[in-house]
This record gives sequence, C-alpha cells and structure tokens, in this order.
Amino acid sequence: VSTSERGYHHGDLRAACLDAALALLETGDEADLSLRAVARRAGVSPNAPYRHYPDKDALLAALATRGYQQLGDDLAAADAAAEPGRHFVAMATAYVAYALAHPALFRLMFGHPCSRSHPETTEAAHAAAVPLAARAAEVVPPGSRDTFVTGAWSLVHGLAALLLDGKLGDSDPAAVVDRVITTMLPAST
Amino acid sequence: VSTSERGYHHGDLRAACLDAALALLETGDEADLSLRAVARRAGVSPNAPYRHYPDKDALLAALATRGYQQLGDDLAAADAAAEPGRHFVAMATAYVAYALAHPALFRLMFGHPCSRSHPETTEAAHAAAVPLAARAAEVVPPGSRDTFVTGAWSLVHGLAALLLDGKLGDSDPAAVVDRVITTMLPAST
DNA sequence: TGTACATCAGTGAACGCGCGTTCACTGATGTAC
DNA sequence: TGTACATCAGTGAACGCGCGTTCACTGATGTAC
Repeated sequence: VSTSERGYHHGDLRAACLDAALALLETGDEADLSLRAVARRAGVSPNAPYRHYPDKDALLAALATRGYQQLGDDLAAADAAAEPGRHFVAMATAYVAYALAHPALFRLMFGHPCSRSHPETTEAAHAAAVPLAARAAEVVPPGSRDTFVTGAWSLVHGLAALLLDGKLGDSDPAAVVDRVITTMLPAST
Repeated sequence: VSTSERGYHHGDLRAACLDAALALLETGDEADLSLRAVARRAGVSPNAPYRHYPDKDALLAALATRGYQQLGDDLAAADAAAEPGRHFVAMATAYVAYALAHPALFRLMFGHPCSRSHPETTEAAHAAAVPLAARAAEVVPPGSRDTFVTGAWSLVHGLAALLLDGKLGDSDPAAVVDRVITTMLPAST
C-alpha cells in the first residue's frame, strides 16, 4: 500500500503497526523487531508510529496483549471442542500449538515480566487462563484448586517452552503433550 | 585490574570474559550483554575477546554451557541433601531457585534453541537432567519413565518460567513449588 | 647461557550499520459559524 | 453551503549512540640452536 494508493492518511495505522510487528515476529525474533522495521513494513515513515504509541515498549505491550487474547481464544475453542474426558489434553495441545506456531510472539509474551505501566497486558494474561480455571473448578476440590491450576499451567507452559527451544529432541509435539498430560493430570475431565 | 598491574598479557582472559559476562547478566538482561561491554568489564580493549571467542555467539554458548553445569550441580547437591521422600521437591526447589537467582542467564539458556554449532551446550543441558532421570528410574516403571521425566522437567521448568516472569503473582516461590510438586508428583521419592 | 625468531595475546582506531527518538514541517480532516 | 481555523496524522531529515567486527599494529612469550 503506497502513499499514492492510500492517500496521505493511513486510516488505521495503529492496527497496521500491530499487524506489521506480528508479521515480523513470524519471520524473525524479538531482536529483529524494531520500531523502524515496523514502520517500514507498514509503508510509513520511521516516526509515524509515534502518533499511536508513545514508545517502543507500548507497541510491545500491545503485541503481548494481542497474543494473550489469541491464546485465550484458542484455549476456549479447544476446550469447547474437546471430547469428554479430554478437556485438559485439548487445552494443553492448543497451548503448545500456539507456542510452536508463534515462537517469537510467545517468547515476547513470556520472556519478561509484564510491564507495570501497561496493566492491560497483565489483564489479558489472566483472562487467558480462565478456561483452564473453569475446568479445574469442576474436578478439583476447592482447597487444592489454586495449586492445581498453577501446576497444570506450569506443566503446559514448561512443555511449550522446552519444545520451543528444542530441549525435548525431535519427538512429535502433539504426542508428547498427550502422553505427558494424561500421565500427569489423571484428574482430567 | 589495570594494564599496568597485570602487564600486557591478561593471563586468563577467556575465563575473565565469562566472569564479566555473568556479572553483566546479574545486573541486566541479555540485551545489555554486548561483547564490548564484556571487554570493558574485563578491562581489556573491545576486540581482545576475539582472541578467545570467534564471535559473540561463541561467548553466549559458553555462558549457557556454564549455566547448565551450575544448574546440574545445584540439582545434584539438592538431591543428595534431600530427606527421604523429598528428592523431587528438593530438586524442583533448587531448579526454581537457580532460575530466580540468575534470571537473565536462565533466560539466555532457555530462551532459544541450543546452537547447532556449539554442541557442548546441548551436552551440558542433557547432563543437567541426569539427577532427575536417576531418581525417576527408582520410582517409575520403565514404560512411562521418559514421559515422567519429560513431565517433571516441564512442570518444574514451567514453574520457574512463570515465577520468573511474575505470572504467578507475589506468592512465596518456595511455598508454591512445594505445594505444586507434592500435589502433582505424588510419586515423589 | 644467549640470541634469533616465530607465535601469541594484546592495543587502538576505524568501518558501516541500524537503532530509538526528536525536530520542524505539511497535507488532510472536521467543526463552528 | 462556504469558509476560517484548530487539530490530527503524516513526512523527511537529523541527533547521538553503541554495536559487532576488521585492520594494522606491537609488546610479551617461548622455543631452537
């Protein structure tokens, strides 16, 4: 989309920056994600993004927020589509699949603490865990519910991280996830 | 250590670079870790490290290798010192403690796939898992042993990652680890 | 023991690069009257 | 409906910076004879 095609104003540069950044993360890692590259990819001058994001951190926070939303949606969809007794496996598989499909974004989301100055990111992260917590509430007694959720999330997050970084060799990710979850979470519903 | 104190030759610049890099990672993150900063901290000219590392990647790989060795040592020590029935909890606690004590190094170790061109890093990573595998061999039937090790490692790694990034709130890490491990790994020995 | 010389391990200056961000600006848009 | 004007959303050039790496070099070390 050249300037001549779209005129002087972009229309929705805020969203276009996010899209450009996501596209850059599909082909590179966080180190390749510069504000200038985002602007380039959006077909806009290097400082145009500053009209929509106060600084680079704000863009990164927006990216992470979007990532958590997508992840949450994927989890909810997997949960809804799961056969009886396979809800946790389904969510775990979706979680790992998300990480493997968007490695750089996943690392961006989880690679550093959520920025204090961008609370909507933290909120989105918490929202993503809602489907898991809801299922846990069905099968785990109240006393150990928090611990179970923490444990299940850790398990699945660890699987994703280790698979992402190739620490588990070349095994088929979906098979590993299935085996690990059914073994470690027999409380599955 | 100025040039005048130590003379023209450094003595062991290779190790000094590693130490400098580790020190930089204690106070900053991977983005702050430049070859030039390492050289500066080691009190040496910007390109002196090139006598000992072909490029920056080689230094990073050496750092990660050292990290895996330390982690492996910590795990083995925790395992050896554990009370009966608490070996897995002890190792998990040590794992998480290592991550929290060296966040930037931990992220460097696990933040990207081990470099193909530095196989000693991969080797060190595998060596670090030996104590866990050995304990697993005692309590888990051969058929599900690999799955158990993968699951236990994932659980503990996920805990470390989530705690590191503040995704589990402000709860006391050691307490969380203890609760999660005893709940999720009742097979503990 | 002394000396010539190869090799090793540093120095210091320079390269080109891309970065985040700021500045002064201008074209486009929309609103008040 | 037309016009003046404030505001918004871009442009393009420039800033200073630190980076990884290379170059030509020199001081220190050790070995052969």
